Amino acid sequence: MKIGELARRAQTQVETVRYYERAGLLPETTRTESNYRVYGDKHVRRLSFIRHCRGLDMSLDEIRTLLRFADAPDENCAGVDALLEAHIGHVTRRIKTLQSLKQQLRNLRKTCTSAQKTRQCGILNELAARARQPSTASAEHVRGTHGIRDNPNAASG
Amino acid sequence: MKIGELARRAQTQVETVRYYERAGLLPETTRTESNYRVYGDKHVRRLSFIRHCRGLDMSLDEIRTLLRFADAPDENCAGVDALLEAHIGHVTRRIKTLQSLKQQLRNLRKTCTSAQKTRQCGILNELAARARQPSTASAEHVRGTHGIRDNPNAASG
DNA sequence: TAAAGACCCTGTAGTGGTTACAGGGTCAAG
DNA sequence: CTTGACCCTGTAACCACTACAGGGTCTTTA
Repeated sequence: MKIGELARRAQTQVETVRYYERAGLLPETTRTESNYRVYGDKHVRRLSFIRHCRGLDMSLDEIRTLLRFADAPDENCAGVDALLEAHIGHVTRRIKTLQSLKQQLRNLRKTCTSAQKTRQCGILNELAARARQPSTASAEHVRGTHGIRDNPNAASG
Repeated sequence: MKIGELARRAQTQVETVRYYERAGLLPETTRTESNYRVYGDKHVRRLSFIRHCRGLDMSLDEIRTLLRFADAPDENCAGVDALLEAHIGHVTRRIKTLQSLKQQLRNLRKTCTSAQKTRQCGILNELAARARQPSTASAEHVRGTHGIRDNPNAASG
């Protein structure tokens, strides 16, 4: 099959497939005479595996490691377990941070009574006041909250 | 004061300050004869405000909006409240996704009994098997988990 | 007076994980 | 023989920075 079908079967964008090849997650394939990439079922499985792991918020680096284990079936799998444990740790810490953050935002919102001049807006005043104090949140390396665009393939199938 | 002092006072990197100027969050300042940026206390306040909002995981776009409200003290502040509500929504959704994700990872980890050949590794098998089914997680636009580097200024002060 | 070192400037490229687009080539159907 | 669907490479954009190259300025010390 060609790249388009692979992409469709694994709910991915064609450009993403090529990106994964460049990034060393998918192997460089054989090509047709006209230089088209040729894939088989094992590529569908591998790409689906990658997408599933991405859905679990693993980094490409983590996935690369998992794939190395999967590619060496006679290796010890303790590393797989360790990787997963570490990743669960990432997620747990992230959840904790976001929860405290949400509480801060809620408190902040309470200070806004209703439509009034921004001069008296409790939210802005609070934000400004807290900014003067030693850092409350921050420092904890945190990122995200804001989405990436939906995969245009994901829903429509 | 010059950019270095501003950065120190607001727990920021010098390059970040210049970046915020380019991004329109900090105004272009007056310069000394030798072309050095000159700042005052109001810049410290503004920059600290920005950093505090970033600590609450707001995007620069959201912060820009907040600053516009703060810069127009006679405007109605309902927009501030709406922005905050929306942002709390982002955070809430993100937490939910991460929690379901964590549960999936935990279940996955249970399937790994102990050190054995990866050929029999329950984790890898599970991941591969699930990848064949219609997407479980994914699709929900989610991002993050993996950290950004700590602010080198943040702790040491 | 000169040199060291701390600071400042601009401009550009890198990070991660894609997405998008320009500018071309290939192939099957009408 | 043209249309349109598909493929190719290469490069730039997104976000919020960070880092570095290659220079200029200012202060302190020998």
